Amino acid sequence: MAADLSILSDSPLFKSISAEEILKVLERVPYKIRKFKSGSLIAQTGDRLLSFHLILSGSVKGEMVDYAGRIIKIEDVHAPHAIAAAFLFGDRNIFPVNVVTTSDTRILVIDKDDFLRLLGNDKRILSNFLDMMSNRSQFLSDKIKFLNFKTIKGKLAQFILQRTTPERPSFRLEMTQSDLADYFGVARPSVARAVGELEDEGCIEASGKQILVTDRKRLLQMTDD
Amino acid sequence: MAADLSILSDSPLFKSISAEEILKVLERVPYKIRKFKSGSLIAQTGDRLLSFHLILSGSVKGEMVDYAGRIIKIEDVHAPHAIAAAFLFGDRNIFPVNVVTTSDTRILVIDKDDFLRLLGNDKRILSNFLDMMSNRSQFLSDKIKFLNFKTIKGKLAQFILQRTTPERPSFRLEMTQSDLADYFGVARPSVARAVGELEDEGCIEASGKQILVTDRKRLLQMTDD
DNA sequence: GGTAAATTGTAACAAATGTTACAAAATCAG
DNA sequence: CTGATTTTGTAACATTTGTTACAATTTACC
Repeated sequence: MAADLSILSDSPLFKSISAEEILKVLERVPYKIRKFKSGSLIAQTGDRLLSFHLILSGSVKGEMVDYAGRIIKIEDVHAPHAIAAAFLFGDRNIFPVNVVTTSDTRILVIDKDDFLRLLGNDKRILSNFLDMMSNRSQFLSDKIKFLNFKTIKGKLAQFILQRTTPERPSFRLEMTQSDLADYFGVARPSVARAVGELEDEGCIEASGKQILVTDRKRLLQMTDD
Repeated sequence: MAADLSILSDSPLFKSISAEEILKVLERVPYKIRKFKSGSLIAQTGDRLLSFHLILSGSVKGEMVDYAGRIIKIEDVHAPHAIAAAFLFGDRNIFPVNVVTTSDTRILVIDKDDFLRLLGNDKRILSNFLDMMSNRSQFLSDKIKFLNFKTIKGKLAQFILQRTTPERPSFRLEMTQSDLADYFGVARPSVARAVGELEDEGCIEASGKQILVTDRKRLLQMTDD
């Protein structure tokens, strides 16, 4: 049976590899496709992670359960991206979160050893996978840099500076203030307050989700404190 | 010339590979060895990163310069570990920090393409490198979890819990409160205050740098808030 | 276009942390 | 041992952020 694997062309793992080639590669590697209804628990925190998982269709979320039993959403992953790829290798091969499907979902599963063989056999896939891992690390590093800024205004200023240049001083915020608050690890009204203060001080002008930097120098000064 | 490469047996990249085999592998891969005096600037933030770097002897530190021109030490790397391996791949191949030697240092350098070939040719080295990248991500994830604890008491509780078990409830703090404050990214007197409060509440007993956990359950409860 | 839902702005107040300062205690160097 | 230096405990007060609540605004959907 020829399951629908066409989406793999859009996956970072198979970047710049044609659909036919992908199929040819997969013929030489044992894999399974697992199907889940929306809302299924795919894996729990602490489960052994022994296979590479890639979402073919649908989406999942990662959740943590804290000591008080509260559930905290960590992140969403959509097709055609991989799940917990950073935990397949290394010294701690366990799911760091509960994984729950948020829609009907099909997942491509390749055992770790087979996956390693796949990487060894195809330079492009290897290179793509290394890129994925690196990007993940870089993302996490950036996040840490943010969390280390002391004030919310500092975090916000840094965030805005990264998305603009003196030549293109305007950008569109593609997330809600609530998302931004989660990203910064602060409360949502505090973000709104910080935005308001940056406006009052004449550093930016915000209309809806469009943000215009009007005093880049002052913004820069806020990133240390 | 036979440079001293024996230390490579201890490197995570060549884990469980014999010294002779390592030499054999390196014969098939172009590499260079660069030597630096203590205190040399090896790379600056933003420099293109196009080669794999591994410290053969000596040590380096990564430094950031903030807007005010202050220098902040980010981390130390010693032989036989790799430098900025997570930034060799991915979409941003630049040094994230200034790299400065902290002692006389020799560094093994392999161009990215050659390094990729090396990974493709040897399953064990590939697996080791993936482990290194994964461990890095896992380390960063943990650090983020740490920084996300809202209260200083929460961070401190987590810190203490990580260093004790129900069986060995006591440990010696090998750093000053000032170091701890830097690690948490908070002010020094705030750490002192948090320690005092944990004592008052009967969770721990601190005498000098020796810390004894007396109510592990309560400590656990503090790690959420 | 109109209604429901999500997002944003704002305020009052509580809680946590920072800042500064100083004295007590511990550690170090000779 | 002793004086100097570092580290720690503590306090008063300022600042920042969180919490809660609600209204205004925007967005999504029918």
